[in-house]
Amino acid sequence: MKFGTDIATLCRENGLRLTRPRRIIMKVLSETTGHPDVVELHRQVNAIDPGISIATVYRTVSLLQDKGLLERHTFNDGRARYEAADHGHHDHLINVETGDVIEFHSDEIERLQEEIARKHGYSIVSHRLEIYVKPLPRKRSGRTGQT
Amino acid sequence: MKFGTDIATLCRENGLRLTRPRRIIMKVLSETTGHPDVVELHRQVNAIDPGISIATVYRTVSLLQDKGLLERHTFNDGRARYEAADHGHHDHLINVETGDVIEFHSDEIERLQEEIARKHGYSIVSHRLEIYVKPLPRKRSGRTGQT
DNA sequence: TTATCTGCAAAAATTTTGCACTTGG
DNA sequence: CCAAGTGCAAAATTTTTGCAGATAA
Repeated sequence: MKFGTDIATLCRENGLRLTRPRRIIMKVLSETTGHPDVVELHRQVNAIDPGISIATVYRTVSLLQDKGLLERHTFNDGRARYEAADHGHHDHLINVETGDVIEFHSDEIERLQEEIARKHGYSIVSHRLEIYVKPLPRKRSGRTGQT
Repeated sequence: MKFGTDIATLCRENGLRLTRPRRIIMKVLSETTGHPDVVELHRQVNAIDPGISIATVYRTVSLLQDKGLLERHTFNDGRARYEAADHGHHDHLINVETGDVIEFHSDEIERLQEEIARKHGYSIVSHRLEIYVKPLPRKRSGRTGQT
């Protein structure tokens, strides 16, 4: 479960009605490990209840983002992608060959960021670090020429 | 001038015809200090030649990006923003109150990124670091309460 | 009951594309 | 000349919104 509390409590705490669409959308969000875009989210939600419209999905993710329960990412593909926002801050390694997203965290980088912001006369509101990577070529002891 | 060479040479080297729309679009790109989106770019281009269509601007920025002459950014506002791509790698500090973008560079952070990627079995293709900031409150010696 | 929420469909915003005409080399 | 490039308008994509009906509290 990625949200801090259960869905009913989350809604109550945020003054939101616990509706069927919301329950399903939040359930899908809380169970996914990825960073789905709205179309993907809608597809998964519709697999549970085909009656839920994509407009509701858009409205729900905006709402959850406003309440600070969801993070919105825009990787370089343009579409907005979402992720439940409780499990501590992290950054992303993105495998450009497969599109896989790996989460990581570096206190040392965070510290350097603070330092840079301060030097420029700012304090950090948030940040985002994405490292686009490809697999390292596998090292072998013997000699084989091929790539 | 942000492109490494003059526009005519750039086109020749990349097998592109030096057309009037391209000359103007590249001129605007080379002279701007910001990170304009396509609509903004089109507005500036049209101030010079109102006949240039936004379709041409879209086609030109894609083309320049494919040739590696332009970088495409997507900050958290969704739209694609562009920047001429010669003046060395840098990251962005973004003032959330004004939208201003400040460029910076940290060898130390870059080194840590390499290290992280390597530990995960990857090599870096590219990366992107954006720090969203707000101005530090100004310290004063005397006492004045107001914000 | 009633303010909130939803579905639908239309609209808005952004980006791509087909096609006939223009133009750089 | 003619392949490459352009303008235009239509289409595709993504996101937002007005409104009438549904529903949680």
